[in-house]
Amino acid sequence: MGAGIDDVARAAGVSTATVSRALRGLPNVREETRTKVLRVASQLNYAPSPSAASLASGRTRTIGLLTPSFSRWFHRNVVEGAERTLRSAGFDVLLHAFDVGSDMTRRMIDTGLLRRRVDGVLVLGLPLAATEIMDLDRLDLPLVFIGAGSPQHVRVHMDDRACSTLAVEHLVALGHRTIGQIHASAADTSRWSPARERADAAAESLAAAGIENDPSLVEYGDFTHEGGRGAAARLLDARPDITAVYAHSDEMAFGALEVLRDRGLRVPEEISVIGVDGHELNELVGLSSVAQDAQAQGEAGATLILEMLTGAPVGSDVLFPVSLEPRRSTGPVPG
Amino acid sequence: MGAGIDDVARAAGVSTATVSRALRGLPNVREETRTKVLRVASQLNYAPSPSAASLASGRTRTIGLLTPSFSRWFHRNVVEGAERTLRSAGFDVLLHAFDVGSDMTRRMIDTGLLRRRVDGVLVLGLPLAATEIMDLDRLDLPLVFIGAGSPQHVRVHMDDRACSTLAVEHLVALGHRTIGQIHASAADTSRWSPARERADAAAESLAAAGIENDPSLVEYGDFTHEGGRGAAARLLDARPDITAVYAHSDEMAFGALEVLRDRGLRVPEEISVIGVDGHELNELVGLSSVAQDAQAQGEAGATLILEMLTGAPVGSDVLFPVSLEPRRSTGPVPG
DNA sequence: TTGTACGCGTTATCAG
DNA sequence: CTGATAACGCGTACAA
Repeated sequence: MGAGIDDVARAAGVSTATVSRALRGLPNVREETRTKVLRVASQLNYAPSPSAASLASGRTRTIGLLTPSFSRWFHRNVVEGAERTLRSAGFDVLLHAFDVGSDMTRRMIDTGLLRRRVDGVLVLGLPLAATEIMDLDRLDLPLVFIGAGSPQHVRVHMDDRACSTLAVEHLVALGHRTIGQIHASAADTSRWSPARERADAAAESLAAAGIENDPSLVEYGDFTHEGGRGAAARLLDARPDITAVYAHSDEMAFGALEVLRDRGLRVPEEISVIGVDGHELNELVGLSSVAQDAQAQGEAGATLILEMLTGAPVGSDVLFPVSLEPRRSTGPVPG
Repeated sequence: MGAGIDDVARAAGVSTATVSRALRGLPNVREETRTKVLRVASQLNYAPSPSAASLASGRTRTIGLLTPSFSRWFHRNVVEGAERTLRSAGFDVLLHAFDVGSDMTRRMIDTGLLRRRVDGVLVLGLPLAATEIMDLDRLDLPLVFIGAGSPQHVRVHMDDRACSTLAVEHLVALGHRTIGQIHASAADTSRWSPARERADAAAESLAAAGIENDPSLVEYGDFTHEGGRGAAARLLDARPDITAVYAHSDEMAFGALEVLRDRGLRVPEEISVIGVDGHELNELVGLSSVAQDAQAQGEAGATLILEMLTGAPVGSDVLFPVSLEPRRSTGPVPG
């Protein structure tokens, strides 16, 4: 158990340098030699030590994946897409999850944990503090944001503005003028968060329809089912006159649907609900939504990182389209 | 950028050995010395190279996490629980996902990818081939199975037998005698899979109620929503006389509910449905289920691995309880 | 309690 | 195209 590179070298009658070259597919190795080395290596069941290789080369063939959760629809789908892409490129994925509370508090990202451990970092939908972004930049590693991040970084994200525009215009077209909104986070004060862009675009669409943007119509969940429940309850308490709810994620919309049912409000006869994501269960639940492809965003982010690793120049902003999926949960304004 | 251990040693006026000891909290370091080293290290923003440490010590402080998916309810919840536990113990988590097709085909696990890269392996609900298990054993690393695995290994799993018993007895008590079942996988022939135990226990419960276990009443999904749809459709085509469906996961049950609605069958008036897991959306959808705590299983599995790493003896079989959660989707047999 | 010095298993440089 | 050998940065016996 545990043949080393010199065991292979000895058995193949070549030097360790040649074994290394042959196994990594480098040029300047006679095809005949390479074949022999390959054969011997597999006979000996040789597997290079990643630690030794990293120490010597400075590369780890590992990408760090920072995510606030696995449970939320967006994150788990992005992780799935990114992992698949990275693994098929021969890269390992190091997981760093952060327990983000509903108030968005969490411990800071410790970039020390990433130093010399990964070749690049993929950040998923984390509202980062400015200091954290600086720390990440200081790692001087390829860095890609998915679903978050400032315009100064390479990022992959859905068209947050179009998302809100589609949702609001859909509701407005159905006659709604008193529309409650469930945003992602109150504590997220970063300038470029998706939450912010969605909120701004929604406000603009409402304004374009001549509807005043009343702050009492906005409540905050944390992208979760549970958060959506709470937000919907507060919203209905404060503004029982709303005829529609626009939630920034389907999971929050599910929570809202539960609250509405508990309160005996019929959907969509008395109140309409629309979410965001394109969750698998929307069809069953009948939830209208603005859909995005999260797995594809994970794949795109991973591909970007891999390209940056080769030194290739990459575009800095990959925008994914969204599409309106009307279902049973949205209908004409009552009365 | 990138202070080394000897930079710290020099600045602190001690040897590298002392720095190493002080930083890792080993005994036999004067408290005064340790404090000084700690201060200097943080001033220099020193972070040890994991590769070098692994190479020298043989340990990686990394646990490999093998999972067939992130999207499925069980897997994503276990991952969330395990990651949290491992990270707070200072361990990294290396992700290995496997694209399992609906026919359960996938590429073999390449244990070469794990060699010298992890200190232990956590396997989540993967129906493994015998050769794969042998390969994993041969790694000679702490190995824990969650939601799968033979009795010869350390494993954490829900009480699969009780699960089926609860579900079937619930339906039988409601008068159902023609019960369709949606199992996880036809291709899973391993002797000890949860799928197998659930199937066996269901058959026994049916037999105890004097109901014949008709093979035409069993169809196969792959634990997914989509798989559940297909299975339910085939089931209804083959046996339009069923009055209830027992699906081995809530997500498959969701698929079944969709098919029933599409065919105009009312739940539970004409047909009852029960799932397994305790999915967050059961309340909204009204799905009866046998619930388990998947995050706790992830935490338990991680804790076991950590204990094994210290050499402590651990129990070999951690069983998690299940509980029946009846909701609107199950009711008395029609007629 | 602390310091010295060797070894971990590769990669990469340079000479052949 | 191939071989010898010096890093890579730390952990750890062993000595002091």
